[in-house]
Amino acid sequence: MVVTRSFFAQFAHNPVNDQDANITSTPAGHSPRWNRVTPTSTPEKKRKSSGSSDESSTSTPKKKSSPKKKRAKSGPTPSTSSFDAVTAANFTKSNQVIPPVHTLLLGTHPSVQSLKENRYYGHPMNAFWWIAGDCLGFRRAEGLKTNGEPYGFASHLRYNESQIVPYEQQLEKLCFSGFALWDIVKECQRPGSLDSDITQEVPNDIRGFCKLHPNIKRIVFSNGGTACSFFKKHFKEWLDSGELVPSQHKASQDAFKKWTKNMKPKTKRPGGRDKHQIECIVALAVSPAAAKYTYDEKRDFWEEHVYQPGLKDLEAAHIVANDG
DNA sequence: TGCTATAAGTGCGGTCCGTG
DNA sequence: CACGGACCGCACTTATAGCA
Repeated sequence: MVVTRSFFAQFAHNPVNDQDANITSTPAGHSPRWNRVTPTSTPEKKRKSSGSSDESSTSTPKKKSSPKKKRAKSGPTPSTSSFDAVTAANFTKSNQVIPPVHTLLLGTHPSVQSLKENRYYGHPMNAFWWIAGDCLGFRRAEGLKTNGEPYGFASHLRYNESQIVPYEQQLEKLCFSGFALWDIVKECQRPGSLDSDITQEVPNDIRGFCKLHPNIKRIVFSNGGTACSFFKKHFKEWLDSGELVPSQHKASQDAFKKWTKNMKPKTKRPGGRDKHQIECIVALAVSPAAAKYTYDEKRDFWEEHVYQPGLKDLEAAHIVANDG
């Protein structure tokens, strides 16, 4: 099993983590901006896409501009490794009772920005921590762009600046609510942050993790169908075993459509899952790229399908513990 | 300094093509 | 013919660079 301590060891040496709650208001001149420092170039196919989009999307004549300075090109695509799984058990200094893990939240693989900052969902516009905060009672940061203006979603947040907590506390709050964080892809080669550019991927032992945490009731794919496709690719046998069942929500049903279709009748339970099965939820993607969903839509989905059921499980676990 | 064009990020969905 | 994978364009927002 993966030992998660190294993930936390990173905090001690990373000055970025001292300003977790203020990542969007870094002083000018510090230049942490991901666009500028990203060491990789955009894949050719995407650049073409952008160009053709511009040509067709506007009817106003464009001002001819001089050639832009090319951003730094990288050498051969480096191999990157995901973070270790993180659960409440990682917080060894805490005196709190460690709750059983009921929900495993899976991303695909950390983005360039997340790797750089040694944190899950590190991109300031990624909705993950904002939604988690709204559902669990904290606020990630001020929610300001580098020019000091608020992000569009900031006016939809439930908590004000007084509720801002640093990253470690956000992580602790999430984990002590019974949620665990991990990625599907352990190692891969990827030029940039596009999931669709991932090659040579090595999956994490997610099945082993679930065996180690038998109270897990649901696995949530936080980046929509793309993350789910990697899971289907590498865990076919597990899917066929009948231990997993897709959520009743449409997106989950669609993502697992082909697999559901081929399920053996005895493992197929259209009315829901039995108590030993793990529900697979394909969530509305928290990535800033999933712009077709509003922040409110994403939060409502996550609250209804992930956080509320998870907190109920947590409550039930406390009741059982107190009775016993 | 402010405006504008372009690059970048990244998931979704459609199309095409190869394979069984 | 069905299926899966690769490819491509779209969606929307922010950051950056260059010009007036």
